[in-house]
Amino acid sequence: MPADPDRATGALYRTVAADLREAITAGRYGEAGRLPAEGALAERYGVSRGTVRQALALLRADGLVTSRRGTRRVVLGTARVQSFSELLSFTHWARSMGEEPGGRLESLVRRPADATECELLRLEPGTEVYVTLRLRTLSGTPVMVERTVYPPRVGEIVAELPADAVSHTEPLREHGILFTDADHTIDVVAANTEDARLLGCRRGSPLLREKRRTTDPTGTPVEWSQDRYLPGTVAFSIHNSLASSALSRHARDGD
Amino acid sequence: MPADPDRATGALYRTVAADLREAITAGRYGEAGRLPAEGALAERYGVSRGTVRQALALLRADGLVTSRRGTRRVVLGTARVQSFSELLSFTHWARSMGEEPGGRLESLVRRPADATECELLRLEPGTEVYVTLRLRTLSGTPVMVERTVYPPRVGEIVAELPADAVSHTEPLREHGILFTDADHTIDVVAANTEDARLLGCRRGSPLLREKRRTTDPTGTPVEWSQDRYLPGTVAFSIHNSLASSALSRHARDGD
DNA sequence: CGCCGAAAGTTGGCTGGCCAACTTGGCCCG
DNA sequence: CGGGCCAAGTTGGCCAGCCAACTTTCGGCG
Repeated sequence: MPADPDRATGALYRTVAADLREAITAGRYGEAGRLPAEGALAERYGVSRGTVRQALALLRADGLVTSRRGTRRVVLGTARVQSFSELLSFTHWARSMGEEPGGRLESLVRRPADATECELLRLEPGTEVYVTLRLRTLSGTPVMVERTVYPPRVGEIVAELPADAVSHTEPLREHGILFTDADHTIDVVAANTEDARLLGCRRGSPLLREKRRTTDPTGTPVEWSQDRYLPGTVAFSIHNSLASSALSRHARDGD
Repeated sequence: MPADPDRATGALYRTVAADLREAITAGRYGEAGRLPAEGALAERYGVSRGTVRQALALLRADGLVTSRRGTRRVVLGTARVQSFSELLSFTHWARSMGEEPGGRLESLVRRPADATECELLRLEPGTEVYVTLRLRTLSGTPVMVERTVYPPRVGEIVAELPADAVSHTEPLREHGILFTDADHTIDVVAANTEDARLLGCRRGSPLLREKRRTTDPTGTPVEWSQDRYLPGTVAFSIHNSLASSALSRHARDGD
């Protein structure tokens, strides 16, 4: 597990970004302080100004610094930045918080995909999919119910995993299934009978629902999941800006 | 209201991005189709490859296209993209959906900021803040309760607005208060007595809560707001990717 | 002393070019 | 006919430079 996602590749601009991020988080430029000019940073790191700008674009997107023409960049916050995989994988996320993640497979069935599943996973009508139902725990206490639909190529691998496997995404990655893009939708839903039984809450009590569709680098969907969290266990947090926004709000249009 | 946020500035790369976005949304490259090579696009638009890459980076961040070294970009989805202001402003958002937004000011008080407000708005202890409570409606039906804390500079302007003003952000912009960055946190909360009365639901029934802190280009906080939505009226949707992530999930740490 | 304008400093935007890393498809050979 | 190798195509990354737009500062002038 790389300590710093920015340093994952050998790219220069990621190294610079990682260094600046570390400096900002350590408060070395102060809250609401000013960053050195791009040119100065370029000289310090021995790279071109373009490379520095690439690095700063990363920090900008994470909401660590502002950017305005005419004046130096201002430090916005000493942000908690989390990697893509921490968002995608319950296991990664839990571990990054120092909690002990757990997972119990309640059921795994193979059945023909319905219409919406075919649409979302981009499959031919009638293709068989693998559907898992898992109860996820943090340090032993149940916090989330996860219902995931996998296309055959992925499902075949999942089906081979032991029932008490904590992480599914890690073994999948080792089998060459890559997760690179995800669309998330967050809303509130009432617990059904099954949710209530697994999570130990009352039927109809509110749950925070995250719907997620994940694709690999070729754009092929690899996962379609509905996670339902007990209230008070998680919150989702987003930064967006005029410069680059990744979030949208929209009307609910019935599952 | 600009039809396309990408064309807001006269920047070339935004124009290119807007054109490509339009083409993708119109399905001109097909679902899961391939985009022309960067070089080809550069020639078509008469710009350098660097500019095309800037444009494609925008689409990449929105999850419209993938990008992988060695092969052409693949169209991921025909995404519903929303601008920063649609996320920030209930009014903009509602109008973009063709709904009629409404707002009724329930109360506006001026009082000393408490400790957390000072922290969040970066104010000296004891500074007076303006606190508004508004009921927001879509086509007449209540959907959201909005509690916003403004620092003096901003609150003074808000206090002058008529009680039935639909939008607050628009007049603020005209007074030179700019919104450029926002941090959002989304979770579930139970309706208190006031929420229940305003929204017409039962006390204790679940609401989708969005906490938001907005800053201007200098990094100065201009707004701190808690919005509570009736379930079923909104969902939040996010795209993130290995290439650039803007979302994080974290444990709830009690208001 | 205060206001205004000029100059310096800084970021946004764009160009053109170069090489490396990677994917794909086709060709050649066994 | 199949497998492996090679070349072409494509994106990632980096550089050096230029100008425009904007902010801030500072000095001169009223």
